[in-house]
Order: sequence, then C-alpha cells, then structure tokens
Amino acid sequence: MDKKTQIRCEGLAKVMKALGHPSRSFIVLELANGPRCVCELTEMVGADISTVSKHLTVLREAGIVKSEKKGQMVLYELSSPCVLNFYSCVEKVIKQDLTKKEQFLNFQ
Amino acid sequence: MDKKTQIRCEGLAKVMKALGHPSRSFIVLELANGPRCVCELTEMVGADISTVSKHLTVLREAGIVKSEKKGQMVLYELSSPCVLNFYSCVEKVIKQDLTKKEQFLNFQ
DNA sequence: CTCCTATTTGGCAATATAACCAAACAAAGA
DNA sequence: TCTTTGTTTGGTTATATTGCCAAATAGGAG
Repeated sequence: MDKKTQIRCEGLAKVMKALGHPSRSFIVLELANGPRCVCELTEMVGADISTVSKHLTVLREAGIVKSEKKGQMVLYELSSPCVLNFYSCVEKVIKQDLTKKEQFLNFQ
Repeated sequence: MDKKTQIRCEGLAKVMKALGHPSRSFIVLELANGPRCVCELTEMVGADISTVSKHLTVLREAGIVKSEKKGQMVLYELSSPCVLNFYSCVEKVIKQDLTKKEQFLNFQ
C-alpha cells in the first residue's frame, strides 16, 4: 500500500469512525431535520451534556457537522448532508443481514 | 429516543464502525476490484495475517463482505457493493475539509 | 495417513474510546 | 457587577480495540 493510498484510507476511516457510534448516528439523523442546539440533542440522546458535546466535537473534526453561535446557544447542523445517502445503503445492508438471520432461523 | 430508533442507530453505527479503520477501508476499496484471498490482502495491508483475518471478520459480521472457500483459500468479496457509494461523498467531505484548512493557511 | 498451506482463534499488552462529574468559559440579563 | 444559562474542557475510571505471537483447525497434495 503506497503512501497516497494510506492517507486516503485514513481519511475515509476517520469519517466512518466518527459515524460509528449510536449516539452520533442519532445526532446525524436528527440534524437531517434541521439545526439543533446542544441542549436539544442532549435531551434527545439522554446522556450527560458533556458527553454529547464531545460527540459533536468528533463529528465536527471529521467534517460532518459545523457549528454556529446563535444567542446563548451553539447550533449544530450538517455540513455534508450527502452523508445521509450512506444510510439508505446501510439500512439495506442491515436488512439483508436480518433476512439472512431469518433464513437461518427458518432453516434450523 | 425510542427503542426502535435506538436499534436503528445501533445498526447504522455497527456498519460505520466496521468501516472506521484504515486497514478495513483499504480492504473494501481493494475488494471493489474483485474477490481476494486473505493472503493477498495480508500482503497488501502489510500486517500480520491474524490481524487481517480479524479485520475481515469484523467486516463480515457487519454484513459488508462475504466469504467463500475456493480450493485451499478463502475468498472474500463485497456483499453490499453499494457501500462504495459512501466513499464518493466521504471523499467530498475530506476535500471540503482540506479546502478549509488551505483557506485557513492562506488567511494566516 | 502425513505433510503443507491457508486461515482462524486464543491470549496478552498497549493504546484508544466512552461516560460521568466537576470546573472553567462565554455571553446575555438583572 | 453578579448571576444565570449554555457549552466546553480536564480528569478519572471502565471498557473496547488493535496488533502481534503462538497454537489450533481445515483441507488439499503427495
């Protein structure tokens, strides 16, 4: 694997990794409906606000969301909405997988 | 967050997490060119064969690749090639990010 | 059957992630 | 100015991931 490929793969992996946590997946799905402040997301995720803030930092550093100060609050929004296109495929992967498991169960 | 949403997010995150490692990103990109055996991938990744084998297990359990015995070897191939569609968007995210950094550097 | 080759599994040490609490900040309002 | 509200950062602990080596397994070849 040459240097260029390595850097490319590290970049891809960084973005994927940022999306690879249930709370962060939820945040991305929620931000698809529009900008949200940390407090709203905290409420919905149901974790400590510091935890949610750190999740948002991970997403921002991966280039997936951006933030903007609005009054007393910080609003987060998707900076690359095309990320959402992932999910339709991923849902398909998951569904396929479920189907296989069902087939397996039926087979037994 | 209701139970259904939680399960959905965990499913999404599992797939993303599986893609969230440089070696596994590389493997997926390589498998886009066709099936490969563990030995070939090991050679290309440049890690211990046991390490690569475990990466492949992670990808298989996420439903991204499937394996098939062929002679003495085990061939891996993409089971959900649509995963590749992610990458064009992700590359865009990365490029955007680089652009921002360049702008920042130019600004300084 | 025995050897060989390809792969997987178990075990361990190093590193990274995640979650919480507490404390620090930043900015708006009294 | 002092307080309040919303957010981020630091510190700590528990848990998970990663990578290697060594050992186990699975099958083909001789």
